[in-house]
Amino acid sequence: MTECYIRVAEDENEEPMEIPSEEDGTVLLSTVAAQFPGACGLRYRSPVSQCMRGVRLVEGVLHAPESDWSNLVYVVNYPKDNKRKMDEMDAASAVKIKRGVQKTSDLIVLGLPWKTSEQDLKDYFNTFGEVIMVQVKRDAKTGNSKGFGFVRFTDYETQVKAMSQRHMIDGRWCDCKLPNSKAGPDEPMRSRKVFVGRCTEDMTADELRQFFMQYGEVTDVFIPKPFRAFAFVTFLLFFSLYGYNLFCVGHSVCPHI
DNA sequence: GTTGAGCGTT
Repeated sequence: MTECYIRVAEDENEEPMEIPSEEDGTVLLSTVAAQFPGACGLRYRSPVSQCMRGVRLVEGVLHAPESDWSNLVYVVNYPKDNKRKMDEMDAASAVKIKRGVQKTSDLIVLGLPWKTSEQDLKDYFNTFGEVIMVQVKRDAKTGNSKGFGFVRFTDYETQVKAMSQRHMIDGRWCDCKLPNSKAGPDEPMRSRKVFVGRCTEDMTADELRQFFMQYGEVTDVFIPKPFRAFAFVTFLLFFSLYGYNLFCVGHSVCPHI
């Protein structure tokens, strides 16, 4: 099997998004989660039985149901806990990962050509999704571009998409990143690193990674040596929390600023 | 009139 794209959607009736497989034909859960934050698996409707079937998931790797993914539309699974009412505020339900309520934030666009205008930026990013705002930062006196700007999208999924790739704008490669200077005005407590308390000595970095990847792409797991009963898990994107949380295996989690 | 890692006049 070779590299291909599989069609993935939030719901059977929603427009699918194409997601790349690996060279061996498998699909990484982290690739799915990059477009559908909080995803923990995939399912599909069997053309034979007409029942929903789960896609085999082994250690973060999704395996094609048959010899290949064929042309089916795969539907994203989310942890069952996400569907619980938030007023329970227990365990995993306290973690804000539900898709669609994620607020967008301004993204800094680095590496713009000097000639690129706000209209150029808007025209370019509108091909990803609805754009709320674009700015090109300029020298106050001369009006010359400083070579960077900002963009804000309506939908968080568009923002994630924009951040996940490089951009060819007017002949130069540009990057969209979360600005480190100013956070959004009404953002909740956010961090890319969470403190994981009450760890047991037998917990491995890989186990932590496997667990937390349902909330987003994990970029680092730190376990102090010698054993100190805590760990840090760092995400690629900001990880929004309502506050101090417990997750389902009973270990405490809180943001690390 | 130049430049090419960075971080936002209102």
